[in-house]
Amino acid sequence: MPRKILVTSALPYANGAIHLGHLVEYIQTDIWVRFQKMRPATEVGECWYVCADDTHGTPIMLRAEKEGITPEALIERVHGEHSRDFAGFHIGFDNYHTTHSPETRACAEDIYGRLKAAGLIEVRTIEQYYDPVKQMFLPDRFIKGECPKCGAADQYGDNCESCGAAYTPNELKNPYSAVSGAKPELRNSDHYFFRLSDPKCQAFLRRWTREPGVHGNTLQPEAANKMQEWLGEEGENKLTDWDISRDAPYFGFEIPDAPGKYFYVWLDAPIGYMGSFRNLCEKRGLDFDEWFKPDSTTELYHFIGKDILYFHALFWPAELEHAGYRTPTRVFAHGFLTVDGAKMSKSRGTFITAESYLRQGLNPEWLRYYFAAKLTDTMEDLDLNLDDFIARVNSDLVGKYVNIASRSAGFITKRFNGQLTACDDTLPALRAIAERRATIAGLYEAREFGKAVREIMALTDLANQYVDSVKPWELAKQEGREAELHAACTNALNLFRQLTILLKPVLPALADQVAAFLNVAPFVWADGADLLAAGHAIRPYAHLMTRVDKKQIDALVEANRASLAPAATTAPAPQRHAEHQEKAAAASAQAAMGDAPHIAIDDFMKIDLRIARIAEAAHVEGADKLVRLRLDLGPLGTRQVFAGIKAAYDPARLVGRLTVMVANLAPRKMKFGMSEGMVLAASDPDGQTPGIFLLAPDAGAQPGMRVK
RNA sequence: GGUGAUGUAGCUCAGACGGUUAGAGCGACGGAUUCAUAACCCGUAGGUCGGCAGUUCGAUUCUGCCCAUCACCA
Repeated sequence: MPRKILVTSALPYANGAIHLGHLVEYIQTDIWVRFQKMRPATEVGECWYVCADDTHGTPIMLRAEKEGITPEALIERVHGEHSRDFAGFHIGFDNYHTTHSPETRACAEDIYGRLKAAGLIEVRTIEQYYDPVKQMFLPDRFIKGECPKCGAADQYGDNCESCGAAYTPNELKNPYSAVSGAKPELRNSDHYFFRLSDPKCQAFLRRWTREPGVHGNTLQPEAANKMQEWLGEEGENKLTDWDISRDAPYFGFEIPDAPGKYFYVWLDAPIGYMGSFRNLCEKRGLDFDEWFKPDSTTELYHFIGKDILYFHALFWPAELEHAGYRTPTRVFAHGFLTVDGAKMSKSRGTFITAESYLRQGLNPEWLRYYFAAKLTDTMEDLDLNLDDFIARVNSDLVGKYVNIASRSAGFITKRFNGQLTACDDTLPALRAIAERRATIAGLYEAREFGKAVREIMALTDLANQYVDSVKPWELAKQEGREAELHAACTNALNLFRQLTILLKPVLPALADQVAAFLNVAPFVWADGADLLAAGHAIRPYAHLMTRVDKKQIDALVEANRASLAPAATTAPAPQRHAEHQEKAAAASAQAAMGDAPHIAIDDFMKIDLRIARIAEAAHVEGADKLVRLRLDLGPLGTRQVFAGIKAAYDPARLVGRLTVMVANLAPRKMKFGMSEGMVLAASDPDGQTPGIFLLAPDAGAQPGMRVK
C-alpha cells in the first residue's frame, strides 16, 4: 500500500518576522516533503504539508493595541508577511492557514468536549494577580517585583534571574504590572485544567514516548531521554495538570460552556495543525477522518524545535489519545541556529530576517543548500558560519555542480546543433550514481541531509574528474574527433541531469531551471533510472547560479544591524513561540513604560561603594556561574564575595585587578559560604548582547576608597 | 540548581562494538590546465580527537570528575 503522509512544521507566532532561525525548520521540513513528493506513486501515494500562523494570546492582543489596530488586522497583515517570506524560500506548503479560523475553533471545541467527556477537564479556583488599571489578569511573565529570596529588583513572576530561585508570582515582593506599572491585586478566578496527572495519561505517555513504531521510534533517542526526565520513574507521577484557560480580555477562542474564559494559546496551537489540514480537506475533497481516526494507517509527522518538545511530546499526544484521535507517528526535533558560533544577535547584525535576505538579492537556494549540508536527524544546534557559507556555496554549488553543465553545454549547442548523442551507460561515474541512489534516498528519508549532500558532492567530483579525463577542449581542436567530443559532452550532461535529480529536494527551483534547459519535464526520483535519448535536443545554456560575493553578506549583516536601531518596540522577538513571546512582550512593555521613578541623593548615599582589589579568585566547585573572590578593601579589611561572573572571567586573570564593590550589602549565606558584598558588573538585561563586564576605576584609585 | 546534548585539523563536519599510519570538504601551499562567470584536475602541509584521573596489555573511542557551549525544567 502506498504511504499517505501528513507533515507539519511548528506554527510561527503572528507577532514577528520570519528569520533565519525559523528557516532551519521550514527548509528541513520542505526538503523532506519534496523528497516524498518525488517518490513513485506506488511508494508514496500522498504527501501533504500544512502549517499556519499561531495567532492567539496576550502578546498579540497587546501588540495590536499598541499599533492601534484590531488583533484580526494584525494577524492578517503578519499572515501576508509570513506567506511571502516562505514562498521566497520555496517552502512548498499545501496549505498555510491560521489558528484564528473556523476549522481550528471547531477542532479545539471538539477536543475540549471530548476531553471533558472523558473526565480529564477539571475546574479549579486559582488566585492570580489582576491589573486594576488595565483590567486584566496578568500572566506570570507580566508581573515583576523583588525576588522573595534574594531581593533582586525587577524579576519576573516565575523565577529570579539573579539568584535562580523559583517561586509563584504571589510570593514576589512589591509586585507591579509590566503592562501598566500598577500594583496588581490578588483575585480569584476559575481556571480549566487538563488532567495530565491522571494515571491513564501517565500510562499512555510512558508507552507512547518509547513506542518503536512501524516507521521508527516516535521520538529521537535524546528526546526520549528528555521525556523520561519529565515523566519520572514508574509510579513517580511527576506530571502536573495543565492550565488551559485564560480570562478575558484575551485574544483567542472562548470556551464553549464557560463565558469569559478562553483557550490558552498553547492549547489551540497544535490543534492548528488539524485546523489547517481540515481546511485543506475542504479545498481538496480529502477525507479528514481517514487521517485522524484512531486506527488511521496514514502517517503524521511533526517537525519542531527542541524547545517545544514539551508541548508536542506530552500535551499534544495525550490530548489526541484521550479525545479519540490518532497520535503522531513521529516527532522530529531539531536544534537551534547559531550564527558564527553565537546566538543570533541584533547588535551584531546576525539576527537576519528572511525578508532582508531576499531583499538583499541573496539566492534562497544558497541557504537551502547550506542548511541541508549541515542538517542531521539529531537535536544538535546548527551553526551558520558566514565565511563557510560563502566558501561552501561557491565551491560546491557553483564550482563543482553547476560547472559540469557550464563546461559541456556550449559544445553541444555550437558544434552539434543542441542535439545529444547516445550516453555511455557503462561510464564509471554514472555507475557510481546508480549505485548510490538508493543510499541517498535512504538518507533523505532518515533526515540525514548532511550525509546525503556529502554523498552527492562526492559523485559530483567524479563527474568533474570524468570531464577532466576526456578533455573535451582538446577534442574540440582536433579534426575527426567530433564523435568523441559529442559523446563526452553528452555523458557530462547526463551526469549533470542525474545529480540534479538527487539535489532536487534541496534545490527545487534550480532543478526546474535545469529541466527547462535540458528540455524535459520536471524531475521525479524515478527519472534517475533513465538517460537522455540520442537525438534529444537541449536548449541553449544560460548560467544557472552565480557565486556569493562577500560584499553581499557584509551588506546583509549591516542591513540587519541597522534595522533594529530605530525602535525596540517593532523589532521582532528572538523567540518565536507564544510561551517565549510573553516574556519578550513583557520586556518590551516594561521598556515602553519608561524609566523607574527617581530616587533621592540620600537613597543613593545609603549604598557604600568601595574600591576593592581582587586578592584571590577561584572557581567554586559545583557552581555554574560563581567565582569566589577575596577582596582587599585596604583599611577596611577583606571580604569574601561570590560573583556570578564565571562565564566571562577566568579567575586567574582577575587577581590583582581593582574593581568596585557594594560594601554594606547584608551578608548572605550561600550554598558555598558567606557572601559579604557584591562586585559591580555591566550586562545587557535583555541578553541580546552577551557578556559580563566588570567595572574598573581609573589608575590611582586605592583599595578602600569610597565611590560616589 | 537539576536534566539532556555537544566539545575531533585554520573553518564546517564525518568516524571509531577500545587495537598497526584519526578522515572529508573548504581554506593554505605547490604543480598541471584553460572547455567553463579563475571554475576544474593532481599533489603537499596541518590534529598529544576540551582537561585530569580510572578501567585495560592497549583509550581519542568505556567510566568518573572538572572546564566550556547549547537547550529544557524548576
